[in-house]
Amino acid sequence: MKADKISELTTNRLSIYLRCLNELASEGRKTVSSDILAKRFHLNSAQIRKDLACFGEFGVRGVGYYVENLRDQLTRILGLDHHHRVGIIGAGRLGAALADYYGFTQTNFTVAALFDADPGKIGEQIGEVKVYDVANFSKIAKKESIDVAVIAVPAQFAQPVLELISKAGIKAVMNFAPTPLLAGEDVKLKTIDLTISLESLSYFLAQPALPNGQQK
Amino acid sequence: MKADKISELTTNRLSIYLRCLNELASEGRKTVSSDILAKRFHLNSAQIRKDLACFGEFGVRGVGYYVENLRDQLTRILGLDHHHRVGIIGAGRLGAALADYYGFTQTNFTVAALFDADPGKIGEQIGEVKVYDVANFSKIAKKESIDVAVIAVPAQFAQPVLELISKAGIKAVMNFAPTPLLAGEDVKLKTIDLTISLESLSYFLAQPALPNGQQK
DNA sequence: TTGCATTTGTTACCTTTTTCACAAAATCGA
DNA sequence: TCGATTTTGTGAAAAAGGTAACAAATGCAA
Repeated sequence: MKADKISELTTNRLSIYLRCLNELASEGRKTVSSDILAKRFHLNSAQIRKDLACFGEFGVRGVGYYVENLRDQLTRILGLDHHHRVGIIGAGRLGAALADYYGFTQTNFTVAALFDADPGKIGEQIGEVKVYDVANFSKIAKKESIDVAVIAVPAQFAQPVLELISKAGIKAVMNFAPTPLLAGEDVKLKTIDLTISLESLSYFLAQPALPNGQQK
Repeated sequence: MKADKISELTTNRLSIYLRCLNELASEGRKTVSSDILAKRFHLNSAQIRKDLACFGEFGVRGVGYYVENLRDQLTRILGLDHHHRVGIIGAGRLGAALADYYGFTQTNFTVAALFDADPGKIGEQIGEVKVYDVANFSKIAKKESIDVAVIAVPAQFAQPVLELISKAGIKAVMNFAPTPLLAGEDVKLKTIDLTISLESLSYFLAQPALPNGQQK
């Protein structure tokens, strides 16, 4: 099929498939069908096949997919065969927590540096990582080969920080500030807005339960 | 219109609209049209009108929406006229960071308690909040009137923790463990999977730039 | 009061995403 | 080799989501 425009929903699912395959591989399973994968991990088998078909023909009819092979393919497709170096801007509690978040540390992501504007924090050591002056961001980012930036500053500073990141030539940014940001065409920006998620839970709680006691 | 099944995409946008309205209100603006709202905050005016129409007719033709009125309506719809009390399970760095995340503290959400299984952490005070033994979750949750739970434990413990939360009668759960969870029909579960977001950035970085230097 | 300008609420259309269904391909046992 | 079985890859259908367009309602100026 080899579609040239891959939806983000598809790539997000690739991460999930990869996780499932790692689990199966550690159990020693050699092959798996899309149907088994779907049943076991509560997915849809047609969707799995279609998502994979965007990138090639990895399966064998009548057999399924070779677990290790597919895992390697997905690892490659997701770029997880390369290491990434992360810079976190904002050395508050959230930034500090992210600095040794196992998702960063355990995988192909290494937190290389923290940045802050507060002179009280600059120079501090948080876990393995040093806090630098955000004014030197571009210089340190180059020196430390940072290719992923994380914004963990208050909302009002997020847009200028994003521009700083952009000027330093970094193309992948994760934003935790609860505000929409405008990024250049060539920069991939992912915003994780905890406020929206919380308010979505609040909305759910505000809905009256249906008569039978079930929610819609 | 008053649709009975409201999509989560719609309620997420209500949060955004509310944020915009708060900004406009603080500037002293009395009315706003969907078109102004859309242009200023990079939204689509038809979508704003359609989202709002799910809940009633809040606008006046030829005038637009009364900023304060609409803000109050959205606040009510999102259940933000009630306080929520949050319990965080997992008093590691992430749990601790969330405990005084301004998104929780500054709004209608109060972090009432932290929970952990590590005897070394139980009894500790993190910011304003005490760390309780997770074995006493149900009891403390009732005593502290907790109605929102946050899962901030390693992936392998997330499902049993969710069941604990569920048994305590809590209906709204935010999950930070990088694993899909199975929740009962009557429980609203929001998973924030940083691993998927990170890997999505990695995928983007792995794509070759297009010949003209732009990304697709 | 009338006509013009504005802006909503809603319908119709279009796009994207998901699910269904099945021909084509591969394995395996006899 | 052949027929039965499995399972992929994919086209077609369905569902969900987003955008455009416009009649109906409102305000305002003359």
